[in-house]
Amino acid sequence: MMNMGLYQKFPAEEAMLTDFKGYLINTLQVTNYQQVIDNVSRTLRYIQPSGDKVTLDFLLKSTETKDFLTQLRHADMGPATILNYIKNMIRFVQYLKTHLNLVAADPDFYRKCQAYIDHLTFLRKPVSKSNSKVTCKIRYDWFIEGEKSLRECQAVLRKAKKDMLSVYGRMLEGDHVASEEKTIFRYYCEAILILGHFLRPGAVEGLTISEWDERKNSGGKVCVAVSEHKTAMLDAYYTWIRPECIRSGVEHGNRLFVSTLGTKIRSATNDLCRLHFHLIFLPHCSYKLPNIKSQQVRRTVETDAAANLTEEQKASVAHYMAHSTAVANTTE
DNA sequence: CGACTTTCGCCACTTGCTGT
DNA sequence: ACAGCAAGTGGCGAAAGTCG
Repeated sequence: MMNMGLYQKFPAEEAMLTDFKGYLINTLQVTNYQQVIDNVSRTLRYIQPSGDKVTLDFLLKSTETKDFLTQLRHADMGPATILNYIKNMIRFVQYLKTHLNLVAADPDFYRKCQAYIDHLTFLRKPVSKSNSKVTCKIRYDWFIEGEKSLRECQAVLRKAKKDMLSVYGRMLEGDHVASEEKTIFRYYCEAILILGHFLRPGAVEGLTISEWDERKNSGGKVCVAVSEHKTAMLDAYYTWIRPECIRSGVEHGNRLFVSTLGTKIRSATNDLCRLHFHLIFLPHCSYKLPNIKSQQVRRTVETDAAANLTEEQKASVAHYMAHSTAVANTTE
């Protein structure tokens, strides 16, 4: 499935694509430009299978363009993904239109670009339709199978609590704590923020020590289901575990969560997953809990809030959740 | 008809999975 | 562990309904 010739790309240093990249970065300030470039590069590569340079012939190859999108569908890609490819191509051609020297070389250039964009827009319509259907079905399925309750989502926190308190106690007493236990403890702290505070993984990864201090002292208390002892757990991590992970010469960007190698953590999602997995090995918990993703808790909280809270409380939750994402957007 | 509300379509960005 | 990719999320403006 992987190799239907859909993953070939132009060399990274290809001139036109490099220009486009610069435009995305400098003019449009697009942060995730790499995926845009990759998508465009693959599309063009399919249309023009040979040569190291992109030629403008693709503007006239509407059939090949359509074929490529059909191939993507045959490779079982979702409409959302195909939509992204189309969008990225439109942006690329829109950018080409601004190149005055290309217009000079071909007086018909502008019209060709526009025709190509129109064609893409036309091809996009049915894809967009089926994307709506997919979204609709997903929502419907959630509705049918029912949301997991907040309690179910947070089960992993309760299951691990006893062991984590034991680690906590030993750290408090200055007893020995194995490094593996410390890592699990870090996972647990991340889980508190994701499942208890409803932070996004990106927000957890980006959280800095100064942000943590602020949050601890002012905000944070607004929300349901976060008890004092959990704040204490995070403080314990901050006080006894984090300092041991800091290495001189290794950049940690003042992040609250630091891996054992001293770098900032890369994937809070992954850490949460490992915490779920780890519970298999706890003596009093021999079965595996379903792995709850951050998106699921956030969904649950939002539906719970919609159903059970007063307007004022809803506003408070909405504000809190918004803040949870804000952290992700303002860091890095 | 215009004001007002709801739904749709798209975009920017994020999350999460997978193969190496 | 990480790069590379697919797909989900939330917000926002445009389009489509709906009512006086």
